[in-house]
Amino acid sequence: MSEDEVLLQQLFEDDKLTEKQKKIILAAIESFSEKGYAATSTSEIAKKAGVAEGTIFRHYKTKKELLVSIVAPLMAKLIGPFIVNDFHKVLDHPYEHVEDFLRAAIQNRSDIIKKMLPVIKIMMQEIPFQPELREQFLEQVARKTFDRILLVIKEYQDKGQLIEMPTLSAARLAISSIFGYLISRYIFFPDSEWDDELEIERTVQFIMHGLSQR
Amino acid sequence: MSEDEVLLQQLFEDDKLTEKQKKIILAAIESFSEKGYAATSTSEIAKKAGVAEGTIFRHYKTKKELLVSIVAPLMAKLIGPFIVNDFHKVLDHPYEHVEDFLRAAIQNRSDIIKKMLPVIKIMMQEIPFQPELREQFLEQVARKTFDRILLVIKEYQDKGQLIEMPTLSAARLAISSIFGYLISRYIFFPDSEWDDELEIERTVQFIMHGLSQR
Amino acid sequence: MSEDEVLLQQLFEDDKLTEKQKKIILAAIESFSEKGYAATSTSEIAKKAGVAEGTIFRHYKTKKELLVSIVAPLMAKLIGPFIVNDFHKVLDHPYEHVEDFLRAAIQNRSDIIKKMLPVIKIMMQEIPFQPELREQFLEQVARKTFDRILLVIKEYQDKGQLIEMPTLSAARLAISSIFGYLISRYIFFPDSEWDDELEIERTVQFIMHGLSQR
Amino acid sequence: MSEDEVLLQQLFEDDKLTEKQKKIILAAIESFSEKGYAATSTSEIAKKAGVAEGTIFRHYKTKKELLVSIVAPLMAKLIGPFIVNDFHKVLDHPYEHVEDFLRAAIQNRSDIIKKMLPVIKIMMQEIPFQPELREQFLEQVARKTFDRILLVIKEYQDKGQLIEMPTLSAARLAISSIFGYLISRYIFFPDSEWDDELEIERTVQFIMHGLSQR
DNA sequence: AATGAATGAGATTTCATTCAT
DNA sequence: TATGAATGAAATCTCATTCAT
Repeated sequence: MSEDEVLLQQLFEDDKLTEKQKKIILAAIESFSEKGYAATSTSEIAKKAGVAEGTIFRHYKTKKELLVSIVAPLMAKLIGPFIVNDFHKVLDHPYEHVEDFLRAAIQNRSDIIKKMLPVIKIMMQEIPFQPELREQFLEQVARKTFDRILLVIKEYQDKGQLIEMPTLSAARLAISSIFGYLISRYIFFPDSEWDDELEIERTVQFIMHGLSQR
Repeated sequence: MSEDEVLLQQLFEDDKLTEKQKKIILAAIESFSEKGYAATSTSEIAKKAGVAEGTIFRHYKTKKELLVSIVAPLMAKLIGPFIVNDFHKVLDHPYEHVEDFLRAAIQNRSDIIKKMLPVIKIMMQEIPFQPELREQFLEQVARKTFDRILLVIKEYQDKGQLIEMPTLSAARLAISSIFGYLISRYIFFPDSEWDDELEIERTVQFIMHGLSQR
Repeated sequence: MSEDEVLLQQLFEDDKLTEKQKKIILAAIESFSEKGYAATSTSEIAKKAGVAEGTIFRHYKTKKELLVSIVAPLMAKLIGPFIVNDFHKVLDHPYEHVEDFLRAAIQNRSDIIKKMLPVIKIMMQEIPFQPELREQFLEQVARKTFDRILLVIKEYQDKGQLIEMPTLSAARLAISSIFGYLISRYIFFPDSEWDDELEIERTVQFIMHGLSQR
Repeated sequence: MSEDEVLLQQLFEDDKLTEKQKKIILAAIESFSEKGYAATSTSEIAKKAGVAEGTIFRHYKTKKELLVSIVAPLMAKLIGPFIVNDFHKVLDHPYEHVEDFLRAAIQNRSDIIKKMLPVIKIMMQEIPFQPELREQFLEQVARKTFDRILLVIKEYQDKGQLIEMPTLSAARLAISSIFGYLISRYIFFPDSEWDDELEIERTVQFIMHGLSQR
């Protein structure tokens, strides 16, 4: 199974896609992430996918629907692991220490980001301009994730492992550090040599010291 | 002097702009930041500026030239304070402690971001797609800024105020925290109530503890 | 038997239509009469008929063939009663007086129009644009009907019941009045309260006085 | 001044039209009336007008707006003469007898129809399908005209010149006859030899006898 | 017979840019 | 300098029709 097919499988698990539909989606992802949604023409996508232009519109009523159909399932994937893995483990106490939780969280996100990079780029680019996406993102991803992050931080604050500070501020600082790593790693300098384990450890330690009881 | 005029003055200090040109630029900034460069039509800008379509092309040969003429001066402004104020002060030792430097750096950036927010949005959106802008950004902003940040970190590491760690990693962690604050403050939740001084202090302390000698 | 089935039976007496074909025809009649032939898409008809797009083209080679297959049988129906009932009766003298003939004629037409209203709308709309239909209409409907009307008028003129005037002019005036009633009744104001018998009588009397010997 | 220019002048009296706009309108009228609105493509209009396709959309935001801009002024023209000439004359009593009024009314409409024939065809074709036009027609043309016709009939009924009968029915019968003549004359058989004066007189007499006191 | 994915020609519409005034 | 009509290339989208299943 090719790398592209893995991506498709991950994003569109259950959906039955025709061969042409798959080609359209892959072509769209490539073009959207390279040139941006607005600057990509449907004729270009059709050509890249080796498909007639009309075929695109048989499957997606509008160009925007194509965009949404690509980005929306990503959002589900992004919260998935949080809900399924991380938090349950935290609340069921398999992570005695914050550090363990942090390491797992970063690692988890890291895997997805690596695979979905182009789609994530599209999502980040288009969220400010597509109200439909923004709303989905805020309601499904941001709120759910954030709520749980706050819970987890509270949990560790109660255990005395984290400094007393408004949970919102603590969350902001921790999340910034994590995303700072991921963005540097996969978006700004994907081509540098990275000792991932070490950098993750540094990030974890940074957060730990920054937020721990002094 | 209206807020818009302040923006123009800050961005186009010495340039002599006709009245129409000012209106065009303000209209373009508004539309570009709301809908994106590619999704904004010149006719829309003309209408918003109260100007004939042709007039835009009298001043800017192409639509892209208009974009560049807006974003390029921002870049100059962004490095300006670094070079002129912060670093000189550091190298001339007016900031004895890292914290003082950090506070000043955040404050400085904060002021500019507040004023230039729409233009910054445009810049961030378009850098990935406009090679011209990307190059300018990397060479003029990123490199220069980064070089100096590294210098400063080294300086404080040598003073023993900062933990031993590759300067690049330290820089990444510090910068992430600062940008995390700025982005949360001005982009994600501009409408929340913010106690700026307190949050800046928290961010500074977070970085300090995260990076200080243990 | 539903109203739709009555319509189909009347239009396609002997033809054997499959279930799908019936649905297609009813859907086409509805859409064509509501939005016009050119503005109706085959996909829309297919959806309304609950049928695959391809199925339409299995039964009708082209969209126009579908139109013709609907309108053509109507034309046969329209001349039918004229030939079969009215005129024979006139020529066989069961209608001693013009008035009786007129009453019967209007009543006859009235029934058909009521049932076939949507198809008649389609016919009237498309005759100007479809040479095929126009020719059929002129040769089969208009000429035959008109010839017989002229005969009948001549008959009553000879009896001295109608004023001397070119039969063509007399025909025009009588036909205008009849169609004026039918159009008002069924197309312009179908929703008003109509005392049909009274209005038909008024129309008959109007024609009688207008055309009778003075 | 060519015949076309007369048409334009009559329809668009005060509007300032560019040369290209005039060509577009004339081409549109020709095509719409020949093939119908829906079956006419804008590219066809552009070609016939000797204009770039974009030019059409510079002046009319949509194809439908072009249609409306052609048909709407016709409606004004159609009621114009009624209001300005006929009725005032009736109510100011220059027409002592119904016949004189009828003759004038037919004559008046006749002139306009002759000139505006293609536009009238378009109007009649599209009124059933364009709610915008239908509404305009009903509110501006039908209602105003009808109200005044009713007034006039009442006036002559009161004078004892017309039979007692619901004014609505009387109106229907009279109008049918008039339109029957106009439609026969200009739409069905424009190419036959017509002795207009005689046929108008016949129509008038027909209505008179049909509706007069017996 | 029936389906519905696929097509490609063409329809409507948009838009950056030009140019005569 | 400013205008805005005009352009034509290209963008999005529609649709009648075909064809493999």
